[in-house]
Amino acid sequence: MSGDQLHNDSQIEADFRANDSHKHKDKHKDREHRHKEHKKDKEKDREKSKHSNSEHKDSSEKKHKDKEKTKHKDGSSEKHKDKHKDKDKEKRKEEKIKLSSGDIKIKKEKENGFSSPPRIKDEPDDDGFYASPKEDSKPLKRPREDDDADYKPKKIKTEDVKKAKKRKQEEEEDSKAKKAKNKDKKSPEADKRKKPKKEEEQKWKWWEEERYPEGIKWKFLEHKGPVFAPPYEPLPENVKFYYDGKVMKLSTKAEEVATFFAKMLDHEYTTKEIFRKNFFKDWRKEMTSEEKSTITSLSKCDFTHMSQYFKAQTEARKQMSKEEKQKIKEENERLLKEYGYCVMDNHKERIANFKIEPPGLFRGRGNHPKMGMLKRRIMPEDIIINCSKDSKVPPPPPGHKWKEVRHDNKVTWLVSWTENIQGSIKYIMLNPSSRIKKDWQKYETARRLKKCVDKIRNQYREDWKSKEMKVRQRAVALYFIDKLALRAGNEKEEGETADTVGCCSLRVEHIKLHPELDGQEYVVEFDFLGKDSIRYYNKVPVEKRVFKNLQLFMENKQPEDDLFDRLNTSILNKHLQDLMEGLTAKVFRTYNASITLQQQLKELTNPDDNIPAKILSYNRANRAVAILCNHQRAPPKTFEKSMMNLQSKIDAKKEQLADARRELKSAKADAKVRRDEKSKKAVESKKKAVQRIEEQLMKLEVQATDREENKQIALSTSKLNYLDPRISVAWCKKWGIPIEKIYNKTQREKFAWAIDMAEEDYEF
DNA sequence: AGTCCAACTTAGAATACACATA
DNA sequence: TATGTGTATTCTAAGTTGGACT
Repeated sequence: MSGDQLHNDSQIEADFRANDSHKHKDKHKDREHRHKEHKKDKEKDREKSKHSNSEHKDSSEKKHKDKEKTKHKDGSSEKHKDKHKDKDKEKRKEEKIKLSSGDIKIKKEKENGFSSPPRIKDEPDDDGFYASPKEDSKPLKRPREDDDADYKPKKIKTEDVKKAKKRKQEEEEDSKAKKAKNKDKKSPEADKRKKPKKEEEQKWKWWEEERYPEGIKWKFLEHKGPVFAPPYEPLPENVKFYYDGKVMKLSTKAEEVATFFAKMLDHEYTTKEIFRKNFFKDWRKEMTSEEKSTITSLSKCDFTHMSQYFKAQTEARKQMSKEEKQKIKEENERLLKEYGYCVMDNHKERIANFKIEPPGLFRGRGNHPKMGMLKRRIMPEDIIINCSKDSKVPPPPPGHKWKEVRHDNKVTWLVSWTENIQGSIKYIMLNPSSRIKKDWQKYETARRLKKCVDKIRNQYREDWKSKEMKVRQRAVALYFIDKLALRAGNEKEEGETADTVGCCSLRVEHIKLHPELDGQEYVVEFDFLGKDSIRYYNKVPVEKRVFKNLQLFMENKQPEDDLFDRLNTSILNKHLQDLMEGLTAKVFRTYNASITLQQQLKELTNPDDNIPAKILSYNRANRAVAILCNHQRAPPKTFEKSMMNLQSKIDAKKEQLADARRELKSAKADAKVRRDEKSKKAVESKKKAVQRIEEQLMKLEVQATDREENKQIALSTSKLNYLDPRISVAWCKKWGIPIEKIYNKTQREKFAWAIDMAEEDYEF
């Protein structure tokens, strides 16, 4: 039944061809516009359509969007609302602090040991990949010297095997596969395991440790606080800004904001009406009153001189001498060393983003109503520090104060602040390789879904026939999420963000129904903008019952009405929770991505292929997933050129091959005549040369194919977020592919747990 | 049930960097 | 030795989810 889970190959190709200019934002703009206009009348329309549409009246209107009306009518009401929000926030925060600090106290009394100053272990900064002892015995081709440096002493080996055993137990436990037979000896000694001494000399294997109780994220946390953006440096006197053709000296504040625009002058953004409007509005707020009265039109502003200055600056930076570059590098390293790490529960861990986002102009994706707005500078007074009570609290910069210091070990972030564009909270958190980011659990949940997915599929098929509209909609939506790996699709506040949708928020205008199309029956044509305003375009044959349901859902609705008017993500996820513990809409994406990779790897890997060809197969399997998840990218600007380069290389190689073949031929002829050892040898060596060149040519051609197929598909997102790394590790082990052909250094760090624990026979 | 929002994951673009090549 | 190109890293926007509150 899962045959239709994945588009078949030819279909994938077809979809993409149809999709060649992949971001048809313009086409959508028009539609979006209509959508907005119409929203106002939407209530009315829905009112009308509702009754005819549903078998089953319910008086409570689902989406009361009254809030919209009261909200952004003008600046004043918005302000008012904001104030309110702030107050509420403050109140809640206070309560929270009290609560959590109390919690900590209790905890501490219980777990005394953890509050003592931690023993810090330095993690080696080098290449994170090392061979685990288990791997040593495998045929896996071991790489070059740099990896050898990491080999562990023999002694640890035995120790590790034990650990691995324990870990396996835990893993089973984790996946809720509670098979009593295997469980008889859940080694008691393992539970109270102390920090092993050998930790000094190797990477910390957090995945072999016990997990914390629900909700507790850490017991000790110490860090140096954030690094702020460098202060603004006014432009040199000779760099001019012109207004209406005349030189104008700007105040520092106004000048700073002007430089943000000047730096983006070459970017398409600055040509967009909304961007310009938003920018100008915010810029004016930074101006002195004289400036304000002079500068009344953005089109009379001339930033070109400023822009040239910045270009010259970047050019100069490139031209810097080695020593100067080295100096900068060292300075960066110093910063990283000091602020780039924190101590969390006895371990030094890398922080992902320790630098505060500098001020600038907001660059929303797609058709974002707020693009061009000024992202203000973040000051220490905006910053909330989170660390443990018994740690050294980072001092604020001289003359400044933190907004707040809290000690909440129920969250993972170290620093937070509220951003001024959407009013959302930004965080400083740890690197993906850290313990706290265990995506391992995510894959275990997906594997649990594997066990019950058939049941769930049968269930939603049944639900297509339900008497209740809500249930039917839920079932059809779930079918899409499962079959097409769509995102859940939360409602979004209108006018605050780009108009994008996911499954639950699909509107009637986003699908077209074709009772018959290109010889297929019941085809649904999807065309909408998803996350990051990436277009999703797909024609999918569906089951008759789904088709009929869709027709029903669309009856008497306007294009801008919700397709699933009785459904939202919260309803859907609640239902999923009942079907399986921990199941949410996004688990389907993870599950389908990983299972697809595994399937495709099985199908595409040819045992007789050499390594480059096998890697091409891997990339193709990866690509199938990226297509399923609709991970697209803009074709690289240099794509055509680089393709041509590659092609000329191939041509050259072909010529070389022809030459080599000719030489071989004549050598053979020669040998036939002479029949001596020397000429025989010559033939042999020519043969080898031909072979070598053939191989090189093959490699180049494979590379060309790979690149061409990758033109507008981004593999990295699925690789990083959706594919159970153990599948890839197992595949590498099975076929003797060095892991670094598949994962770069960062990825190996992130997936260290999988590299360590997956065997060649791992099954997702 | 609906709203709001904190916290966390997922995402593509921009930029930095390393390495190959002329 | 500079330059160009491909890859890795950084950046930060934009999703999902769940819990508190109403």
